[in-house]
Amino acid sequence: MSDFSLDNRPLYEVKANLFKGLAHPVRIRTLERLAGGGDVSVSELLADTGLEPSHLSQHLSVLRRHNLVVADRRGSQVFYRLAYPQVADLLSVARILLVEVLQTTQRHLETSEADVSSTAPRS
Amino acid sequence: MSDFSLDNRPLYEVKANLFKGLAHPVRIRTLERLAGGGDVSVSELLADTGLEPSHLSQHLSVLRRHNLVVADRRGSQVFYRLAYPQVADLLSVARILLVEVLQTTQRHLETSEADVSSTAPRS
DNA sequence: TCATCACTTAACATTTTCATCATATCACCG
DNA sequence: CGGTGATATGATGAAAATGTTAAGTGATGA
Repeated sequence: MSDFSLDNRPLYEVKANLFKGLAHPVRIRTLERLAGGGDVSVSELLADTGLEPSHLSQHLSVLRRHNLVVADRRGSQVFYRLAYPQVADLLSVARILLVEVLQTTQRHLETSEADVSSTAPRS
Repeated sequence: MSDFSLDNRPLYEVKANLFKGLAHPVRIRTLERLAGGGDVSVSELLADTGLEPSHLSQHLSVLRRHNLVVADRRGSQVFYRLAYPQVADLLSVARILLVEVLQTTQRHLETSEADVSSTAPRS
């Protein structure tokens, strides 16, 4: 409860905390599913991912604590959605960066391989 | 070395990994300083933050491993800069989201306070 | 060459996450 | 009510990240 005051703290701490909330594959998967739009029930998320209910539930709890998603119960099911559309923006900007990184890394790999095959690199 | 292949892994894992690289106040501070543009020497970063050299250096190492920054040595000093301008984009989109979250949380707090003062919420 | 400044890496104890399993809650149906 | 499906919470051990201190490398300049 002390790590989520969001206020009275330097912005860089709050921001680091936000990224901490995003720093897990299950949570990214979940957010990306929710970024598709509309509400998604826990059942659907479970079916999609094949995770153990309690495992997913704990990650959903993390996402809630970070104010990234909101949930509402309808009957016996619970539906989740993004708390803010900006969450989807963040994910897509991350993807753009990642594509760039991957492409560059790819190029570097190719270059290294070339250097390996011909030990004396020409030009 | 196994956690940074960047390739041959589902995108959501790579993405989660990216966020992990951002998930620390010192690293956010550093990136934000570098996002200002230009190269910044470790000395300057140390002066700005007042951190222990080894502490900062370890975080710089994390940022390098995540391909978020690049360093080059000039004489006895080492200069860092963002590896991609998109890193700055990511930070600024995060800020936008955060402002939204903070504003909303603020509103909720005010509402709660009002509810406290009058125990029976009207409407 | 060796002393020093600038920075990095290594080693290790501490703290924080994570995964797993057991238990609890909540809503509905019989 | 009691049972069952859907989800959440709690507890525990393992794994990973963090902070600290010490030792290492690389360039510079006496």
